Amino acid sequence: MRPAAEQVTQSLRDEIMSGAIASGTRLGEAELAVRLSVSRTPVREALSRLAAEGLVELTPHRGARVATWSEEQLREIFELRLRLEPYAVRQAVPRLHSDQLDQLDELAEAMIQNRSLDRLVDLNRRFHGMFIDAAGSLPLAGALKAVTHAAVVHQNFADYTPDAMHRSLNHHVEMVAAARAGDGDWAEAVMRAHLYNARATMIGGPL
Amino acid sequence: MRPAAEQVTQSLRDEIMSGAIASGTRLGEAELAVRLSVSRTPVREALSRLAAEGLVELTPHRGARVATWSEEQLREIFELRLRLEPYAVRQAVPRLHSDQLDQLDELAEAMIQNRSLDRLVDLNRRFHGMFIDAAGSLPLAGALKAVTHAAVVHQNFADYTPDAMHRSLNHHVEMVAAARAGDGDWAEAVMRAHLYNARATMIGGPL
DNA sequence: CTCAGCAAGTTTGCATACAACCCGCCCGTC
DNA sequence: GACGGGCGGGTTGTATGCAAACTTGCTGAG
Repeated sequence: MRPAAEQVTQSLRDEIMSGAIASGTRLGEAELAVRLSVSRTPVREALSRLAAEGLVELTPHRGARVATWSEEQLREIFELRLRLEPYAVRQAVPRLHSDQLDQLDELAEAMIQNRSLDRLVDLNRRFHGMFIDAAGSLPLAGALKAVTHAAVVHQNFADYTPDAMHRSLNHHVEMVAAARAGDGDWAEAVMRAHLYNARATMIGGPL
Repeated sequence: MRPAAEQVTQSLRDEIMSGAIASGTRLGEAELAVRLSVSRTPVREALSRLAAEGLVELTPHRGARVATWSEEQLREIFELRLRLEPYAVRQAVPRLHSDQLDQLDELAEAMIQNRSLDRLVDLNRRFHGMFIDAAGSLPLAGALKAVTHAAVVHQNFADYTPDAMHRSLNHHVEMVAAARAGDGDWAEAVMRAHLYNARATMIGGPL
């Protein structure tokens, strides 16, 4: 059996990212310990790690809450993503093997076929994660992970207009095509457009 | 008295950043607990947080070591800094008040006067930190903190040639001048040059 | 009626005890 | 003599108990 702390971390991460636990919800240690059938110690450990990832906010003697982001912070996060994620895609392109490209195509296709919004969030996270991992830079991956978490949690595909959703799904397909062509510039440009499109529906333009 | 875990975190962070504990050193929980006169619990908490900051590496059942960075990772870290820190400086310029500018001048001047290398590391960290904080973006500050930590730990001013050191110190002064002039473009450019200069002495060029 | 002060209850923070796991060494076997 | 298995020491991972801090609701004075 795997370490308890890690399992707790994963469980909470999934629940937060999938939206099962809403932003701002209070996370009592004892309550979580009972619910997950472990003691408070690994729960504390897990909360500490998630706080490091930026998924929960931890204030001394006042416990943990699921992180919340102001509109201003979301804007700043997109600014960061725009500086890092297109670069990551560019680095990833020459490193992607054909089987990975196939996987990416499958993910992009699955997102188009898919109808469940919950599943869409997960597929989307895996799609972006594959590019980030393929970039092959641990520091870059670490910096982006914290930053994209926020976007994932806050991402409400229900807010997407049909047009915006259509664009987003096509961006995924186009990005894989660019990668398959070995054209880093192209892929990078598509990722930029992808992020601007997402930002437009989430916070409505640059201001 | 302040919370024990926080004090332990701060102590270890200082010791690692100042180089008092070398890169790769094993950090036994029991040993640290005795040395800092606390139990293992807050020590574990501290190690967990420092791992999140990227200062220590934590492997399951095998304990903690002070983080080490390969030359490849250092290269990637500089790539990240080059994308984020000049941008941070640009954002900071219009937000810096005159008393903060005075402080920055004092730091830059102190670095010139200073002869102790240990003190230089601390002054340099505070100088860069002020710009990052002034940028006013928590997500940006978080991303940069993890990334600059590595550079600070690995920074060996003893490796600087007199010329490189002279350039570095002058960059600081010039950056404050640019900020005082309210010229974000100028300040950003100086920071770029500052980072390239540092990279050249630390890993020797882009490759 | 409002607000300051306080007291009970709940929650976090720390210490200690126990269990699980990893590493190194020894011994036995091939 | 070399290699594989296992046994012991030591370290990390988890559970539990207790002390300190915060929150909340009440009470009484203004």
